[in-house]
Amino acid sequence: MYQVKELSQWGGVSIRTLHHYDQIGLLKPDLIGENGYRYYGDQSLERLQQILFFKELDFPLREIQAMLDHPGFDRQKALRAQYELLQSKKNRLETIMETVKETLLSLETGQKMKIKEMFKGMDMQAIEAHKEKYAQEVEERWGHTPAYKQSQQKTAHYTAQDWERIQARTAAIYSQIVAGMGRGPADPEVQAAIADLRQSFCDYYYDCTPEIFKGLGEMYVADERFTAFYENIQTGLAAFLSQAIAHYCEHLPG
Amino acid sequence: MYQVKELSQWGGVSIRTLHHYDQIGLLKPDLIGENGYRYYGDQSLERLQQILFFKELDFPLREIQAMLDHPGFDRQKALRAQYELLQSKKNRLETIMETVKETLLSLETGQKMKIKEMFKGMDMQAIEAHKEKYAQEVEERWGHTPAYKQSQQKTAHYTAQDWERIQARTAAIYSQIVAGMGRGPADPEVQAAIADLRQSFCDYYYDCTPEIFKGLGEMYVADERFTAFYENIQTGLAAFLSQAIAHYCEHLPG
DNA sequence: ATAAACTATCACGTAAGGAGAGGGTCAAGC
DNA sequence: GCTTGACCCTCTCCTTACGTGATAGTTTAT
Repeated sequence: MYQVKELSQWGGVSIRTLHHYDQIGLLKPDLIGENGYRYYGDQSLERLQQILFFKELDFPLREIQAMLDHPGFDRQKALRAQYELLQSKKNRLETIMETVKETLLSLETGQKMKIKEMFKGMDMQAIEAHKEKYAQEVEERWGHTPAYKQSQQKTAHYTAQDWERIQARTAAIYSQIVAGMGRGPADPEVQAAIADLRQSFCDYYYDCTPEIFKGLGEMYVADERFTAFYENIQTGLAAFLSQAIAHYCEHLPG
Repeated sequence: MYQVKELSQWGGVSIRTLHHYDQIGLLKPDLIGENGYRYYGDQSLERLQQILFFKELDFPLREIQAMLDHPGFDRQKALRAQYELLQSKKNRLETIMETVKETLLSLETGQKMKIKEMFKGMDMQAIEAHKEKYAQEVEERWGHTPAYKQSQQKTAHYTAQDWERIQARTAAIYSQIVAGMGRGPADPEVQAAIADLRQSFCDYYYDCTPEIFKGLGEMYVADERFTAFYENIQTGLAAFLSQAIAHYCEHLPG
């Protein structure tokens, strides 16, 4: 277990930065002593490394958090993408260096430069596009749906405390569902919890229409990353959830 | 003359950014139409280029402004320094890329990395030191005087509006002095303006004692960079200022 | 036991713009 | 001469990723 100072020195960041990352939930200590001290383990080191790599590439912290917490985040894949992005950043730097050199030359020879040459390499669009590509790859097909956008808009203003409340509420619902797994997906209490779940989606993220909700339920078994996420909570939960949601959607009033 | 959109496209910055640069006095348009439109000339292009180069190296805008406005700023020298700094930034990127690669390798072989290796290249200290070196070089011999330090302390908290006020006041004083150039350095109105000038130095930068003020006046003709700066406002201004300040200092009460 | 070197939590401040409202201006085509 | 689309302006509030104290508890070293 390492303390803040060690981490901050290794990572070349300030202690305040680690406090900040803790506050927004980007990098929580593995353990908090009864004196309030933050203690980090080896996993946190890896996570910090990932954070710093992404930060080097100018990803906003919120996106970094979303990517690292995405069920099915793949560290190897991420590292490979990071390498590529660093490469293009390097290329951009080299272009700028050429521009500087050419400018020097034009000063010495007294030759006027073309305007476009003066700013070659300065626009970030190429890299930004590249970045977006990776970020979208992580989010795959959800990135362009209107529901996703709404979710982004809503969650943009959530504070750290909001997130804690949301996580607490969601966890409570899942534990309700897990508790009812023995009684089958049509069990009234299970169905009530499913209704709660949908309501919480509506409250916190986006209009979770019956159609969307149905699609979500199907995805829980069709998409291995979601499956992994829920199986991790409880074996069999992914399939159970999927069935319970299907049942819920079929028996909606109206 | 170019409009904001052209400039913004060439430089790969937003229009809002140009507005901002105008507001803080970093890049003022060469001409403002009576419709309020901003028009930039070729000199502004060069200045924008310099700004972007420095920004690429993470210099804060305030420092960029200070360097570009420093009497005796040398574009060639700046470009050479920028090239070097870009080089070290590139080296740092390459180190990070190696770290990414090694991390990948350690994942594949299952070998654990040493902590320091995990973060190799992430700290910016080396480059920051390099940057500081150049910034100090620009300020040359003023950098270590107590007056300079006081000035740094005072100006550190100035806002954009403060700077606008200061520039406006200073410009007004200089135009007073220029207007009085025909009447000689001892003219009462000129002397009043000189007193104002010294007062404004005291207010905004540092205790401008009579001795310092005298030295400053001499520098205006002795140091070519200052001379160039004032000659640029009005031919003959440097010498006139110098004489007027000398006269002022000799006739101080007490 | 006392100093030095850690740690913590507020609370406020900052830089460099982004976003958007609300509203003028200019050139082209009809 | 009028509209329309592409410009431009100012103004105000918002955001990100922390920096900067202030104040105070804790651990370790002498």
